[in-house]
Amino acid sequence: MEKPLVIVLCGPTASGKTACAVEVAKLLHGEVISADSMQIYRGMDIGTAKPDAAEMGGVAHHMLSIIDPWESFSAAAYGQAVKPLLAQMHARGVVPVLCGGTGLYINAAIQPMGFSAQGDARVRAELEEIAAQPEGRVRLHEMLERVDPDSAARLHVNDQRRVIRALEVYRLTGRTLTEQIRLDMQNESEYDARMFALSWPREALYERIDRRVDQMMQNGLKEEARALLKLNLPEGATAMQAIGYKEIIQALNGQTDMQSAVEAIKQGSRHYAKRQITWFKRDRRVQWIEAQGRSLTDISREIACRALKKQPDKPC
RNA sequence: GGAUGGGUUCCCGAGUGGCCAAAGGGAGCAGACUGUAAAUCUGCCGUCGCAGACUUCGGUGGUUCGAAUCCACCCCCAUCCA
Repeated sequence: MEKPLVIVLCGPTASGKTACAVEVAKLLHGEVISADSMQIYRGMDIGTAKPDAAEMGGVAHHMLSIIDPWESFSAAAYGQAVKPLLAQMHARGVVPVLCGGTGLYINAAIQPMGFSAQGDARVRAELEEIAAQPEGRVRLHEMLERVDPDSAARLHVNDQRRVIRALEVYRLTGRTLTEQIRLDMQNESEYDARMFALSWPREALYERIDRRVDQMMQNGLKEEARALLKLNLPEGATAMQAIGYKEIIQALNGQTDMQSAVEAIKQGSRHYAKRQITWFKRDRRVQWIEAQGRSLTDISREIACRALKKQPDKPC
């Protein structure tokens, strides 16, 4: 039986995914599903470059503004939310266009990922306490080595977050993270995912980022950040990690000036883009589409065309 | 014109005779990533293929076995006095 088609538009920030997704959706009778860990939050529109009604161009969008900034979310929760959505769209004969830059969320949606146990605050706190002690990280890593040597070998001692998570998984489920990953990899994806990313010369991308940040400031990012600040979110809230907001909030708190904050946003976004490129480069499924000097319609046509090809390697 | 403080590898910045290709940070590049992922973490970062060799610390000359570090002169910058 033929697997249902899912078009995935990924790649770094500011590469033009959002607009392109709309065009592709228009061409293929599709609807857009955002795959962005920050656009899911309500009230964070400007800073996350969330498309507004005009930009959506009449195409239905999903997974935008679905939770409040004080709520926590996760890749697993995302996957759970998107899978039924995909099924429902396929039933309606609509092509899903998954669009976003959060690589892990995309995988959570289109491939089988068990994700093991949900994080347990108590276990986590206990392990974090060990980590805080002198030589604590080394001790944690040694602990992991005893229960899950493969994960220990894979993870750097300083990658505290992952070391703790790996220990947590074992403690909560009695199964190692390594085992979990192996199980997941045995399962085949239930979709025919066609993945695309827009590629720019690095310098051009960085310029686009800078320009977009300036635009965000003009559009009122400061006010939006101020509103977020008023919510008084807890220290580690995911929403507070969003580039754009955390820097402005620092300035609002007087820890820095607004101009430095804007510079920091640009800088942070460039770094983020770099990490995204690394992530998607590694994913061999992704077809990179040269974007510089080409029109949106041209690019969108190519993507639509490639997505429908039986053999994706063949040029259109 | 005088006084003082400075000029260090892309940037900031430490270094005051050997342990210095030169701390630290930033930028840049590369990479990792299975329930916090716009997060978290790693590596490289003067040149040459490593050992090692070679060029570098405003300029020129000098002192010394040996200088980014000491001396002389010169150039530039900052502040103050005139």
